[in-house]
Amino acid sequence: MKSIQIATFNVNSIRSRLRVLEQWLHKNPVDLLALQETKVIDDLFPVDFFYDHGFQIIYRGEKAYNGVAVATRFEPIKIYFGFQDGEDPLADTRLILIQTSQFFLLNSYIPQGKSIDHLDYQYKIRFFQRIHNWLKKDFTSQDPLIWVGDMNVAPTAIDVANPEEKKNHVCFHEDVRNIYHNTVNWGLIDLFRQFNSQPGQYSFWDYRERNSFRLNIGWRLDHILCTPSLSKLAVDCYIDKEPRGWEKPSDHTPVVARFQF
DNA sequence: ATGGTCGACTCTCGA
Repeated sequence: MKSIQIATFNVNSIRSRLRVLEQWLHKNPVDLLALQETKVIDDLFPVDFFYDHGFQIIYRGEKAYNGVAVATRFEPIKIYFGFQDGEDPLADTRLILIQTSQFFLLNSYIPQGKSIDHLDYQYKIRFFQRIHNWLKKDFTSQDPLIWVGDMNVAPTAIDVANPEEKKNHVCFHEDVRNIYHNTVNWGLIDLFRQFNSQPGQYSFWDYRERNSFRLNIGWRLDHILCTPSLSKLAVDCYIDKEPRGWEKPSDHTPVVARFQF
């Protein structure tokens, strides 16, 4: 038996979050860390930070927006960026799939969508549809697949503060929740919900909401999903709120899963 | 209340 820890963290700029990451990794020596919103072009990505912490680092970014990375102690056999259908090159800075000897890991930064009447919201809906199609085409629910990231969806009413006020929000609207659930129901389990049933467990608090963290006015948008063969090996999944108390925190906080392989 | 988001970037957008 080998204990494995993986985590997902929307850092909201990798370069602005190195001190937080340094502290967090010191206390949480995870085996794989999936990052979103790195907000930096590849030439300026702080690769040495990850080498110094014993990781291989896989990353794809752009100027100012988006950007994803996977820091891993597992040897990746294959690495893919974006959708494999070649129809949406913009997704290269939102999706990384890695294959290791023990599992596949998909790291995603799902488009936020701006507003339900904005074209970006239609793009978000199509983005989930494309992931769903990809899962159906290239995987079965018997495969060892982990899908993590900032999904920009609060799956149910217990995953957002004041849900009755959020019905027209792009992260809680019924259409996006339906397509999210359809995609997940392809064969994935929400690992956080396998271990926690309480409402009000959030991974994101809007900077613009006054005292949102202190008052716990937040959203659970960051998820770790996996197929049943892996969920059976999971021993815990939790949201680590500690970094929100540190200097210069991200608006998101890490979600961690532990497995016994 | 002498004020109340943050990050990247060129001044405004995205979240």
